[in-house]
Amino acid sequence: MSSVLPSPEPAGGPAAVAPSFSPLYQQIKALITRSLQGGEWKPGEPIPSETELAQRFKVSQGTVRKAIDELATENLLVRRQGKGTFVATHAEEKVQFRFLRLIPDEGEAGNMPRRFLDCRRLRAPADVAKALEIKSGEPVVQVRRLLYFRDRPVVLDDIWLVGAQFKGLTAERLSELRAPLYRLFESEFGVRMIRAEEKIRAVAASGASAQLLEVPEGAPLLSVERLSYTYGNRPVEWRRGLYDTTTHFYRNELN
Amino acid sequence: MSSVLPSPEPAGGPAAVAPSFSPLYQQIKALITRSLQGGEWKPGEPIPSETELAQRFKVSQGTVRKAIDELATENLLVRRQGKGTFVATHAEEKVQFRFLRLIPDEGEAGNMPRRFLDCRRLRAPADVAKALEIKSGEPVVQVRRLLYFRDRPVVLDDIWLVGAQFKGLTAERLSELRAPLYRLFESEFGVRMIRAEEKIRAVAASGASAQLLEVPEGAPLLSVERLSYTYGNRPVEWRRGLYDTTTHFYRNELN
DNA sequence: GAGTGGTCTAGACCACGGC
DNA sequence: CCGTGGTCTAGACCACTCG
Repeated sequence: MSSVLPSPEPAGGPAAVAPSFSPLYQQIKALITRSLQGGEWKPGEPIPSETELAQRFKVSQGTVRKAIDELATENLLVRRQGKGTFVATHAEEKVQFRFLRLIPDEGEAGNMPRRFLDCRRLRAPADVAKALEIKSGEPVVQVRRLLYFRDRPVVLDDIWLVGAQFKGLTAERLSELRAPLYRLFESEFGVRMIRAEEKIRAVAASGASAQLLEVPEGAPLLSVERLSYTYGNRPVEWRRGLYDTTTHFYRNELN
Repeated sequence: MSSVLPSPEPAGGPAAVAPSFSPLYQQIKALITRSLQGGEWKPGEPIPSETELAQRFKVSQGTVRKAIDELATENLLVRRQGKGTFVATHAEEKVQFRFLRLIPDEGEAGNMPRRFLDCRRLRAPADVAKALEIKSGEPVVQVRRLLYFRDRPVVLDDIWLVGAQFKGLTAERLSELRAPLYRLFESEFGVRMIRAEEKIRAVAASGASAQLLEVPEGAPLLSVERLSYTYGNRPVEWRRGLYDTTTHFYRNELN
């Protein structure tokens, strides 16, 4: 009942006013998050049962439950009745394309074949550095690729990754890759994408983009800038996608 | 404990396989939803306290609580500690523009002045009828309007409403309107928008749209088709917005 | 059958808002 | 001060999964 636990601050960064009071389950939530971040339980693995965690943290099972509830709605954990609670992973069919909202007008939203254009290590330009919250000039990895639908290019992605976290990422590594990118990031580099923010605009296809996407110059394209965050609200990927929306649309739900 | 309550189905439409078991709190949730739908409690008003509802439904307070929790996360109810639980309403500054995701590159996302172009009653074209799940030819109301930012047109909206639910909606009524549209819909027609789905594309400005938005013909515009639902998952509004995204962007969060 | 998460209860106490 | 929602507990039972 008393606050035996460290870090009385609730998750989500420093608030405008210190809350001066933090519910127990928020503290538990922070502790579990820390274990996830520290890799005590790996993606796909089960975490200890609710009763076990309750004993470890010296709180009731209901309190642990509420903490896990929130982490589950934030997609950090996945509950499976009768089996246990598991660390969320990109290595699952169902959540494979959690962040790709592009749907074809006709047909299924299945896997899209892809072609990598380049993969280079370089120093971060000012705008990229600012988005990724690193210093201008620090190392980054740039990846460019195309996604196809029925043999037609539909998406041109320009991806920038924080260099420090993606040491061994090379063009060779990508060319032999069959899994989704985020799966690779998770399994090879221990970087799990938690959430993302997107800024969407309509733009006119420039010469290079038009050629790659096989559309006339000046054709309207959807520009989707995405900033992806990992544990601890740290941005690790900034990408800009150009979508040809003549046969696809971007789907969004408002609640 | 025993299922004294009617309608054992959980909310959310017919499932692929009948659940054959419905938690009590889901049944309570359905009952509360029905009261909301039936207008027992009006938008902005408080609903009975948790203990009171617990007595009425002959369940424990915790069970009512869980039902209300879900309705609150679905934005049907709003909890206010120390005061009570209230029916959500569009008549609040904070939730005023819940569905408008357009953000200016610079400056605040404040209110956008607007100008109504027309408001007509007519028979639903096939595509509109299909989206609104009514018969082709049934009455609908069409509203067209412009939204401005710093004296420049930014959004051109083409709105279609199910005629049966918006009987007294006229151009005069709109011209003297100062509140947001959804506020009017709620207070005058008893239609509250609960959730919406959007399909987003990049399109080229056609002659008429280009003129109204004061952009060159062929300029890239964001096309945002929105289908809005009210209680019971019934679609009541279909709109198509054309956004000029040279000084604004569409913001989205992925979780 | 044993172990997991899921539901439900009853009761205690805390934080907040308003009279 | 009281009534509201918010937290926490302890214990019971149910539904699901797997050996």
